[in-house]
Amino acid sequence: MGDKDDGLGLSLSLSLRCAQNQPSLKLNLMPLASPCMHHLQPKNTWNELLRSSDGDLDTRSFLGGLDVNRAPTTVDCEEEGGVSSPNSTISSISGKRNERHNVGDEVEAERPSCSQASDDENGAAGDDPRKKLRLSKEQSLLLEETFKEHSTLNPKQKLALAKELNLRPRQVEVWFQNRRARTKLKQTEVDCEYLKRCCENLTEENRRLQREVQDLRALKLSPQLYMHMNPPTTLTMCPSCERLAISSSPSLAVAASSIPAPTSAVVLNQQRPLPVSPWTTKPISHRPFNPAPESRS
DNA sequence: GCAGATGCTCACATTACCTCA
DNA sequence: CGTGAGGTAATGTGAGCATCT
Repeated sequence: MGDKDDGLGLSLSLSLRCAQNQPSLKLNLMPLASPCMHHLQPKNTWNELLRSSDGDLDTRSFLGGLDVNRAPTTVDCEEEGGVSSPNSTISSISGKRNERHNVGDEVEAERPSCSQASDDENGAAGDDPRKKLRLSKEQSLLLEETFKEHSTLNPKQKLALAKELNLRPRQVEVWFQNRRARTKLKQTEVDCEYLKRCCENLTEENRRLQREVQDLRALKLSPQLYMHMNPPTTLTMCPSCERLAISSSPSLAVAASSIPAPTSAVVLNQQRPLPVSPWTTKPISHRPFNPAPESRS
């Protein structure tokens, strides 16, 4: 299920793996869904988190103070438990695809008599199965608040929220799906912008370094100047953390560090440097990758 | 334990409607 | 008033996972 959302996503992040074993460039941008990181969590995490010990779903933690277990306040044309779903499960009509295909009657059955659209506009909506309903401010607000808490709903939560909002569960489900999509789209745009800046900075840094190389080559041709020049960029490694530090030339640190972070928190994990050791004349041989933790002596 | 069927939910792409400049 | 753009509700499809048989 590589392309599936884990549904948990309290942060959106984008990882750019530079190499195996190396920290990734990671953007944690918003406390929202994280559709890009499917691999991090199993998809049912919310459901599992919200499921109480007896296997029931704890919906009270959800909806921000809204007790979704209480009886619905509004008369719901979708019978309790029956919803409008033909398969008499908690799930909405989204349930069986086959049955969704018979939509003709199903939609008819589901449609508006009970949803918010059932009021005045519904007259028109009744005929056109695709008549669009506009959610009220209150409905949108509650949906947004709920979404902030978690970007996916378990069936019980969905049902409860639908009742609270006087909507069909399918509408709530659709709203959340669309909301996740919007979030992801926005996040992609932010990430894209950030990476663009990254790229520009690195390009600039690359140019600068190439100029530096050229200068050094030129200087090499006139050795008398050697003695008076500033030391070139050198790399030293901290023995304890094995990270490279730049001395003499601050330039190398520029590319990554000069990139302004996107609107929300960005963790830019710098690529772990090559194991160059200034304390030894011999280059460190690259150890084969060993997942087992190594004991340092 | 394994395989197939079924049900559910998801992401994603797309359509269709609504609103507004 | 007509129109195009943007927003978004709704639909269709394919896929992963859980459960059941």
